Amino acid sequence: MRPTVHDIAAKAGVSLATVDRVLNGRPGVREVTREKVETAIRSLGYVRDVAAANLAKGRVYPLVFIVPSGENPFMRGLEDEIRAAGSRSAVERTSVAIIAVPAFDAGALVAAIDEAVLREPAGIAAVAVDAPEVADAIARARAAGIPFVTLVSDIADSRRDHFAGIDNIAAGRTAGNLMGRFLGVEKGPVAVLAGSMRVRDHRERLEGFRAAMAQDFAPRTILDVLEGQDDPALAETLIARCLKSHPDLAGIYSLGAGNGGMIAALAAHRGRDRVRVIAHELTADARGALKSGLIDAVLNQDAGHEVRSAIRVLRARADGLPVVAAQERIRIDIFIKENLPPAAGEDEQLPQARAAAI
Amino acid sequence: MRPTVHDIAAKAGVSLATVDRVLNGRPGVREVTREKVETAIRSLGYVRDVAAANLAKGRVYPLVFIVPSGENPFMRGLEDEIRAAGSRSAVERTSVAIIAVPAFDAGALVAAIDEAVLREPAGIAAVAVDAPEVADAIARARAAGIPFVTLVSDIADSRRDHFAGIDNIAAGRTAGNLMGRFLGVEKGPVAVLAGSMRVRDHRERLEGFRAAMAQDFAPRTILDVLEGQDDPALAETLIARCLKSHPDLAGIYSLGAGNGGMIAALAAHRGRDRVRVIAHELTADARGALKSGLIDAVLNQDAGHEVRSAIRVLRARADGLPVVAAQERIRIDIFIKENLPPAAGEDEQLPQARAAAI
DNA sequence: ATTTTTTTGATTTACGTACATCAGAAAATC
DNA sequence: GATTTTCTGATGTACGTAAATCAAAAAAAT
Repeated sequence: MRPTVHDIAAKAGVSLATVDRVLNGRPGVREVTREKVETAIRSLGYVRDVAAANLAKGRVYPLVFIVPSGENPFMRGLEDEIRAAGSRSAVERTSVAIIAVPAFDAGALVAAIDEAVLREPAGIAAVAVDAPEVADAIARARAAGIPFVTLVSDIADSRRDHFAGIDNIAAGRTAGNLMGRFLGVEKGPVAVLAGSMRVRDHRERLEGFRAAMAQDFAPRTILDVLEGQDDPALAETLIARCLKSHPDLAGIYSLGAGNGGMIAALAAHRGRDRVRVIAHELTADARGALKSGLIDAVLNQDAGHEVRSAIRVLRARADGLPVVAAQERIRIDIFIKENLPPAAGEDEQLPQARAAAI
Repeated sequence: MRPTVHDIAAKAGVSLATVDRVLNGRPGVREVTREKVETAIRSLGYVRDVAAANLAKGRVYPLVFIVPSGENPFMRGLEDEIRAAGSRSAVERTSVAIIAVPAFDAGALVAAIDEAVLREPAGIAAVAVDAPEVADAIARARAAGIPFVTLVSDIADSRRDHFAGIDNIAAGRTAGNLMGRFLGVEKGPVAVLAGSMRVRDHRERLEGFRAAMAQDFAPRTILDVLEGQDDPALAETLIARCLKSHPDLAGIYSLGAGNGGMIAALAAHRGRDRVRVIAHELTADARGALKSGLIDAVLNQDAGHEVRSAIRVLRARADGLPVVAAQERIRIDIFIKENLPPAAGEDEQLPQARAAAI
């Protein structure tokens, strides 16, 4: 059996109360006694039973997640993951609330952050919009003693504790490297479809893409960025027009959301198999297009990992524990049609499983 | 606050003992009463506090992991992950023991399984060798009521409860697809370096590789398989010889362990940048070769995920809970130089972090 | 109506830790 | 040596659940 506080007390020849004082850093213990206890802790290899400790503390960590509303499938998936983490939070004594705000709306985000602060949560996570007033709102939260983590999208010059998301420059480089390899000796320009260049992730992905293409491959024209505002209809129009005006188009890098529109345009286009397409986020649309060959590769950030990482970091900050940044780094997944993981619907729990799990 | 068993008792107008009987499926509750209680559970949205329940039960899950010994870096990494999961097991009340057996040795594996069964653990996980006598040993374990999971390498016609590893046919297909794309219009044969064709994973990877190459790309010669026995020295010799005898070699697919030797041979070879190389498992060797450009892509199975999945499945089986197979599927990671995750050494915990974590 | 069986209630102990209180011992100060 | 201060021990309650015991009530069988 694992050693308990009682074992430490016996080993060190002190009382339970003294062990408690040492373990929890309470005052009133002589230095020699403290050392005796710490020696016993080490020699027994004692590890605090976190479950029992949390049970005794009765502590809960109320967290607030702020995510953009709208139809962006990635964001909806993210929200699902937050909810799932919340329902799993039984063990971890974490309760999560979700606030939805209009996408790309700095003012609304600021209002949401200020509202969240009033609830005095143990931490806030938000999909950031890169604007100075948002940085100010984050600073206010931090000033109120509330840990803050940015999720998916980071913000410059802010006081956030951590960013739970991928390295978007590296993601762009990955796309550029794959695109270069996929195109090989084939000539022709490459188009880039983004949501908005005012969003930091999109700018960074483009930057990485350009750099990797230029560094490792023969010179190639990269057309002016098409800004689709993450709007499927607009994206469809833009891509259709681009395909028409550039008959020799060799590749498309779609680095934002709203792939549905692009896919529709590609499907309508003849001779499509000459265009190599790399997109972001493994949504249902992207999955289907991968399978049918309309898209060649999809780069993905695992929303579930990001949410769980954000929660871990916020809890650690709330407890004053250090965060091992490298451990919390989110991977850039590459998917092609051959290594597609099962779709979300395929791993739904069966009713009896849920009942049994109570 | 979350509802507790007391709240259920009050709401349903029954005693705590009756609630306990319903929750834990004990006999001696009339149907009408049971329904009253279940209604209360649902209407309150009660969820059992797993931490408290496990604390009360004082239950521990002793698990045994059987892994091949030797210098195979992937297996050593796997063992590290098992150990890590064991040290984290505080919360989860799981204790793991590790038994090492010589690689590819069915007899030794059988002996290890039989020994493990004698310990009467709550579950056994093993890296399988595909032999009938091993299947028999697994059947004996199952007959003794011990859940069994195969890890990394599966076995045909066995009674194992679950396989915690990747779909190796899909992995081979992924490699084939990438190889086909990377080669493009370039001519020349492709070599395949395996450990041993008597190992199931290696056979399956080769099968998938051949199928994907044949299906989606122009016909190409795939040379006879080189069997390196997962031995770096032998692999180096084989690859060196192959590079010499096939000056027009276009690609190499290394689907087993022992990449160190292959990498050495590649490094020694001139004009190497004409050979596209895809390998398996992101070991330190492979990481370095990716960075320097000797290897183009690495397919990886995350050992940590596999270990944690095995533990989850074994615990579920021990508790008689169902397993959601799709949820436990292990992803096939693709890494190129641009999306390399940080190396293991880079996320070591600092001393003060460990102290604070007590 | 009586006995038997089944169902339910009331109560207690335990798990490992946190935290509070109060008394007593040891050390430091005067 | 007396007093103050600092340290330590002893003890109890709490967290939410599991599991056991024994008594009591209700239902079923005779």
